[in-house]
Amino acid sequence: MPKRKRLHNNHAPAPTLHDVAELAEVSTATVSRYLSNADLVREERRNRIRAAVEKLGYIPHGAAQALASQRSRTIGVIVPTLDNAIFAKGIQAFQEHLQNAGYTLFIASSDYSPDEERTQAERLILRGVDGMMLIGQDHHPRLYERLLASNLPFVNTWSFDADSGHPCVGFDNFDAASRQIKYLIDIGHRKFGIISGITRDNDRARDRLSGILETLSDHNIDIARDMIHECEYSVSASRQIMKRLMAAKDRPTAVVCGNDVLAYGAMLECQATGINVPKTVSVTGFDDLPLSKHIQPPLTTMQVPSEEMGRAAADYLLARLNDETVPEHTELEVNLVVRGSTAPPKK
Amino acid sequence: MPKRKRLHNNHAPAPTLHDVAELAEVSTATVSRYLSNADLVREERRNRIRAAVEKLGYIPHGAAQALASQRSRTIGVIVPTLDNAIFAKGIQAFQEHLQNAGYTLFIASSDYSPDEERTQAERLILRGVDGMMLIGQDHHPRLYERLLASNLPFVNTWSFDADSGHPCVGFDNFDAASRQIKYLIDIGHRKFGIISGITRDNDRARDRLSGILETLSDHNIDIARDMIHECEYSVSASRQIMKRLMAAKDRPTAVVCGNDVLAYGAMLECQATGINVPKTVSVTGFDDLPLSKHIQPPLTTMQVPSEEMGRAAADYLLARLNDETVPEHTELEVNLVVRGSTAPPKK
DNA sequence: ATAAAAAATGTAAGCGTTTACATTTATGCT
DNA sequence: AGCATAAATGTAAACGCTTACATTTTTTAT
Repeated sequence: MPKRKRLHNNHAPAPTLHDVAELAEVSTATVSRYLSNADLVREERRNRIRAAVEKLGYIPHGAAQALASQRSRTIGVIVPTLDNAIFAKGIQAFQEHLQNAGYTLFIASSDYSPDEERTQAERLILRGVDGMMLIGQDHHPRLYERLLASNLPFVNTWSFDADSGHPCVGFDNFDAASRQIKYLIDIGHRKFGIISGITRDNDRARDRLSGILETLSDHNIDIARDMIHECEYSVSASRQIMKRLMAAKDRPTAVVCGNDVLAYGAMLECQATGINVPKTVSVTGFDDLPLSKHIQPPLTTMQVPSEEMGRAAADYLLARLNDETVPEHTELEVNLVVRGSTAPPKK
Repeated sequence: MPKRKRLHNNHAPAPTLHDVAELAEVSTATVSRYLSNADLVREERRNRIRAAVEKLGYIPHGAAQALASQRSRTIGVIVPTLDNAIFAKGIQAFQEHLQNAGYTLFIASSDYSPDEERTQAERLILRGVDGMMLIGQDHHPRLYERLLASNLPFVNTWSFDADSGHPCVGFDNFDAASRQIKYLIDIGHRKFGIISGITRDNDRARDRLSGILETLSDHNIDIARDMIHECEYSVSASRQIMKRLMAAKDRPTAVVCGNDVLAYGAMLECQATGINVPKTVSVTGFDDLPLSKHIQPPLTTMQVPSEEMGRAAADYLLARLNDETVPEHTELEVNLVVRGSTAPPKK
């Protein structure tokens, strides 16, 4: 009676490399080599091994491979939240790209908290990820320390900063926001409202906001404190703020939003209260979600190449893992897409 | 000179259990026990071990744990796509819940193809996942076989079918769609258009469509073949179909859409071409995305508890992994939310 | 045909844990 | 105090692979 049989369940133990080797009458080393690079073994044995693998339905044991080879063929990503179309799309692209290269993706979420992000990162490291993708540049200093100490390839995304000292794939949020507000100034606006994302622990939101404010100040345009609001990522929250903005005695003629969802809120609030966009107030977004060109009026926004970003981030990590040299910083283009939600202010 | 030092990089090798044991002057077994259940070791040693772990910055090696213990504390999920707000939200909840229980999530996407899904599932099994979440019930037969053969806990979601023989957490798509169309019939509609999701390999879309058609037929309401369209998940595609629908000689008075995004397309097409919703045509969706109550007019739709579903799926798997008994089928409620996009047809 | 070089294969030592089982130490009872 | 029992610890064998190194086989060149 074979002693390895498990008595408490009727499922045959999964076949191992050893089983395959035995059936094919070769050593485990040969099977292993066949599996990692078939050219390494002579045709005759190749066939025997293939047949044995087939017959037994052999699947390698990932943990054993990882332990023996000291690499897991696994990548981790920590997103603030998946519940955001733009991240979801980027992650989707990232994932597909890695998948094609034989890597599997671990995903964790931080709910926008650097502490939580760090905790999650530790977990991913424990899982033995070979590389890691992070959103933004604001991370816990201890996280950076660990990443560097363990020499783990990682890449920041959704922002670009060649001077940060960390690899990144993204775009310049400051500059993008600056271009956007400049456009509004150029078509004549002087009174602005701002619905920004929450800037705390979020360099993207912060850069966008300061891009706006500095550009305004460069043009000697004042903006009242109560025209600047930070807002959680939701249509409802944005609507409320928009309501306040438009109720002020000195209404803005243009409202700049930190992303498209906030802009939807602003526009829908106007629509609900009969304020004409863009005649009474212009609205801009950021991201260019698929819906933005269809909504009425179509939204003027910054087009963010989230899929390309996911792909580029994957490329960076894969290159690092293959010891290829690869630029540490990749800047992606964002484009201002002018649509119907903006117009010169009426006189 | 210590022989283990790696010369080609200046990063100290990660400390192992053995290192901790040595420093704390106990055996590796004791450290291991301390790590898995601190109560197993006497206080005095507990402190020594804690200090050693701290000092070395020890992190267990996940692959080694997985290999030795034959469980990875890892769960896999295969989504058709992440680029869909409703899945993203459910996965987010699923992930958070697992995270709290010490599990990490592997994610893969199938792009709505059962073959690809199966391939991805094999990869996840190779990675040694302890359990798996799947969307829908339409899966490759070989996938089911493998799941059953390897006795791997898994759960289907987003649909409910107590007779399928497979564990599931979801709702009855047929019934939900049926209720929805019934409501439209009740308020007087007789001429319908349908913009369904792609039904191939998608039991959710298929069940919704047949729920509609059967209910129509139960009420002796005819629907022309060219009033029924399948449509990819996008606003653009849906707009095109809506345009065709409304250009027909015998226009529908109500258009039922397979999900909210398709409904947005239908409504926005009307808005763009000056057709009044709901006066000229009523529109319904399915999912109740956050935007749906804000869009003008607010969308009548089925509210789907995607977060609850993610949580329930996690609960199911966790229970199975802890050998607790747990119902194999969980039905969740969906609610028809009547808003402004539907009204009785005008005479 | 033969030697040298190259290719293919095998042997066996890890990889870093967990966990039966054996052994030692502490605790409770009388 | 002395014994039985329980608790804590240690020993060492897996877990299923990869890979350096040794050995064998094949190919190439002469």
